[in-house]
Amino acid sequence: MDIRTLRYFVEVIRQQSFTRAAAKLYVTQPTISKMLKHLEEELDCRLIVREGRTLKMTDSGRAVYQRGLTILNKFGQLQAELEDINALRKGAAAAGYTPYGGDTNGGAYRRFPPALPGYRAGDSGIWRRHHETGGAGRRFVSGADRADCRGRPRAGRAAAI
Amino acid sequence: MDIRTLRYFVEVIRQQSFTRAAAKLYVTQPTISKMLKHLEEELDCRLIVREGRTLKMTDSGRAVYQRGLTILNKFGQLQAELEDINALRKGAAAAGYTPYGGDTNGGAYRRFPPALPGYRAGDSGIWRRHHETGGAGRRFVSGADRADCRGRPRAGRAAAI
DNA sequence: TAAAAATACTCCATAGGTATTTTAT
DNA sequence: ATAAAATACCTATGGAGTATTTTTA
Repeated sequence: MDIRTLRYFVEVIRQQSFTRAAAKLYVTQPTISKMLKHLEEELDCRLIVREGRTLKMTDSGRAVYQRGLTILNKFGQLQAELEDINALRKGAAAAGYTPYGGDTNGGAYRRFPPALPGYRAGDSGIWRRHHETGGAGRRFVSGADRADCRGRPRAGRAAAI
Repeated sequence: MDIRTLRYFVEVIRQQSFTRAAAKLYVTQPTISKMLKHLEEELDCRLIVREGRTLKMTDSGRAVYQRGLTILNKFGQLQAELEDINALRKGAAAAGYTPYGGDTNGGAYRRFPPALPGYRAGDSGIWRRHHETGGAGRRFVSGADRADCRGRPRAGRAAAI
């Protein structure tokens, strides 16, 4: 199971809507639909029952939600710790050896989707992992405010821990 | 990030060897190699440095190992809870409605690899998730002792939570 | 030299996208 | 009629395999 799946599920519950969750996570609604279906097959149980247009969690759904939150939290801690270590390592390297040399990207955003929902051709912005939701989703950042983006983004899917 | 990746990494550290970890997890050694490479790229940091033939964790590696353990633990708890809920649900269904009806597999093993390391044609065994390592790996079980396998396994990769 | 890790390939399942259809208010 | 979810279809990535090469004790 991928951590992203948990993020998606948690967001669906929070938003009480596939569409709003998709928007928050910067993916499309079908992606959310498929994610949930896949997760339910993988766990071999229903997680959500749709009563008309409202979403209700099953017992299993509640379990996944609750424990999912703590797992996501642990992941956040891991990420934070790695970033600290990385910063230290690079700080030391910069001080002692190669100031501003090498990869200064810090791995914050490393791969990029071939297309993004609602992309307008000509916009020179880039994708960035968006930290508001704990780093799961992606955020499109227009060219203007990407002073911290160094290094050439490679093609491909967005990295997600 | 996939949970399997964490399992693989933890096992490599425990075994101090890619090859032994692969054996424990019932995957091939190149799979482990690629997993580590991919993980290091994803996290943008070295996790293991190879000093000659011995493996040493970096600071980042230690962080991933420690926190990885707790995350794997949380996942185990989630799985266990879901199995309990599933058992209850099915018990109730069996008592009230359809005894032994429907899926009795319980989702324990649902998908199977196209090939397995060292597979001998003609062996009628099946793949089973092996619980010794917490359910991450797969174990080949000869036809003899698979009385608990019901339902037709589909082709494909092994399911892993 | 022998054992372990890395690499080169092949295959196919999956995640994500767009476009469209179905469903429910 | 409108808004949300499901479905169909397509592409690219990644995970897993086998076979082989490189490295090191």
